[in-house]
Amino acid sequence: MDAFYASAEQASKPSLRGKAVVVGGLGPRGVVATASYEARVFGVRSAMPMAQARRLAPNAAYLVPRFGFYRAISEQVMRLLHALSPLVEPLSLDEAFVDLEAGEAAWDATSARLVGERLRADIRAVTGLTGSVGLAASKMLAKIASEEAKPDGLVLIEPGTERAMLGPMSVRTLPGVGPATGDHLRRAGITTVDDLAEAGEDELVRLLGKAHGHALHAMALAHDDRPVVAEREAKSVSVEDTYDVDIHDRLRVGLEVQRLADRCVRRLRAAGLSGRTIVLKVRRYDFSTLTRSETLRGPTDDPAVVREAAARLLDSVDTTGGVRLLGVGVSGLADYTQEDLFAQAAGEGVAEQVTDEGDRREEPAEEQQAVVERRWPAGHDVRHAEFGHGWVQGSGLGRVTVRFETPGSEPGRVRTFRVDDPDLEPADPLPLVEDATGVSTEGVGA
DNA sequence: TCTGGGGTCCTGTTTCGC
DNA sequence: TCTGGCGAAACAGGACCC
Repeated sequence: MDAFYASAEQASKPSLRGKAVVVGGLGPRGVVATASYEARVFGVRSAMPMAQARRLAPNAAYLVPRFGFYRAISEQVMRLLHALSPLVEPLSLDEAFVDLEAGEAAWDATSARLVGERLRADIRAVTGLTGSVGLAASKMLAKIASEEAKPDGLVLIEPGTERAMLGPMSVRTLPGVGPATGDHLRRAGITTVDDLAEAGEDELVRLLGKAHGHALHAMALAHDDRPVVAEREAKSVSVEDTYDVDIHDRLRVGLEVQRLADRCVRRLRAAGLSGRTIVLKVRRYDFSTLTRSETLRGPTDDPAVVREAAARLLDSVDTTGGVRLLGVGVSGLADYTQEDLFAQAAGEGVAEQVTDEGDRREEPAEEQQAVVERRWPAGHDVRHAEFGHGWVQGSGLGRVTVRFETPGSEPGRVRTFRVDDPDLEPADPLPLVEDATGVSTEGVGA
């Protein structure tokens, strides 16, 4: 999907179409998750600090991500993919590999192109959004092709043309080559894929280590026979929070770790999992990050056990100077929930039931603004008794500004209300397409 | 106003058990 | 009983991806 979160917001909010839209964390330490193509013109990019984005594009619309909304769209798209083949490997909400041969949906370049174009049309019909398709003989090449295809395009790499196409490209084009590896290679005089191929496997292994060197050499030669794997099992579950201001109070640090442990366990349980290894993550005031882990005798999903392990791990960490991020994770997952008898015996009468209530805490008075932002987050849908459906354009100073429009409407008017206006309430997103169920998918992949 | 959150994989070192 | 060696886990850190 092209600029997925931003495109979804534009489809949902007519007044934002054709405008610069930036989706990401709006706090003082937020970063950009997705920028619309209009915002990219100003130089706004994913992973950029929000403050920098605001300097580059002060007039863009800034919205917090609505993952539930994006997930619903993602599921529609994934359903279309499953109609093509049982072998679908999702990489994220907005990207997946599909093995068209395994689905007998395509067998040569011509049929593949046909399937790809039909898929793009179906995605547009069902979701109202544009998607791009990369077609090639391997996962690596399909990924590169899809990057080339964006936005709203299709690129097919003809068998036999791979090497010629890849050769002049930057090493950074290859999946797995990020800033660090890119620099490393550049210092060795390797900047293009051709340079990589020329360097030879031994040299790359010497430079980058066994696994990475070997993999990169294979990729440079366009060799990639990794299969498309459907439904890979999760290997870890984790939660983390970056705080708007560093936490110095050791007691508060401890409390936050407990909350994170509870949240992590809630997610673990929701997935029907338990795990053996508890991981604590601490990012200090200077951005130095460290992890501490402890492996239990057996898997657990007991909140008291995870809390206690996390607390023990925290004991071994020096937090003087303050922490900006805390995280708690569980790995070494068991796909079945095995009773942890030892822990149950130890925690008898101590373990409190963790509820799905969420972990609301009392808000100190000085965090009034934060409360408002949480109750009326920028971009979230609302309904007003008189004016109907709209979305929060901004809030503060006891006021919330709402634009009244729906995916199918003309750009709407703006009105401002008191944050406690009884006529105003949070609402669910409206579907982007009138009748999302009525679109025919039959024939796709036949 | 410098740098999110949720993951995966790999590597080097230490620890542990046989 | 002491010691050595070895391999597997465990642990910590880092790169990368969306």
